[in-house]
Amino acid sequence: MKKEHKACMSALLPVRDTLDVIGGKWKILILISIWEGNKHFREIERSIPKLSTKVLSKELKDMQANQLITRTVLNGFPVRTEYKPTAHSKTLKKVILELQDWGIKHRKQIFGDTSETDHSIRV
Amino acid sequence: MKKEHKACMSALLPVRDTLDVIGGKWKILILISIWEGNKHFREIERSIPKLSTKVLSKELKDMQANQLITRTVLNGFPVRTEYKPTAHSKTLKKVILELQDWGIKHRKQIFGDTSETDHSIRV
DNA sequence: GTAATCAGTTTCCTTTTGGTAACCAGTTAC
DNA sequence: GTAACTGGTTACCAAAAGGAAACTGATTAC
Repeated sequence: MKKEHKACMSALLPVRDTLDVIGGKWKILILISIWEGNKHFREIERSIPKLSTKVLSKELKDMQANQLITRTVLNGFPVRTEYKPTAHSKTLKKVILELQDWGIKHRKQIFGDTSETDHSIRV
Repeated sequence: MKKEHKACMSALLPVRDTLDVIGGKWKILILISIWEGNKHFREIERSIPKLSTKVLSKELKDMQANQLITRTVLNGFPVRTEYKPTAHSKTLKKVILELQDWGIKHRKQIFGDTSETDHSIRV
């Protein structure tokens, strides 16, 4: 009797999509920074230590393409850009909380860590 | 008045942990393959097209370290190894479903895709 | 003029990740 | 003997991601 090897992999396309949108080192950090109210390029950059201009620039473009943020150029003196979170971006909060929950449980599983540090996301 | 730039980043460590565990191109596929009942190295390898021996070997080690699977060597003739999912790994199903849900919504948001393809994960 | 701020882009380099293919050890079947 | 299967490891490359620093262009303040 042959094994079946059911694929089910088509169901994983949306999972991959999501990981592409929020995966990587910086995307969630940048999103949270913007959720917190940081609007301008340099402001966001300075709010996240070790984040380089180049990477921020690229990530912001990705996030714009994914409709997580909007970009508005304000015609002013030292030209300002305004990044704002979209309603669509807010739907990610549930996902992020789920990732956070599992991460906490996982830590306990691996390290038997029972410390009750504050892990809440305040965004 | 100075901006606050609340960090909240410590809350993101568990999120990063989770993304490290399930992120990457192959981890979820391998996990699902094992959930489906594939037990042996070559069996898992063959169940996932384009997956190389080297990468599978590395990913299985990671997943073992993260206690998602167990590895048992059966002393037999063409030496067989058995990989089995742990109870801990099953707790990831909820997370994966959440990622999948958001991915589907995201696709609709971006492409206005209203097709009702079967996206259920049967694992 | 100089210096500084904004919002990035460009160039170069290093690190990480992934892929290909050969190889090893052990056993079975021919 | 050879070939084929098991479960991997090793060496070598290619591509992608990430980081540091210089630079552009516009404007304001001095």
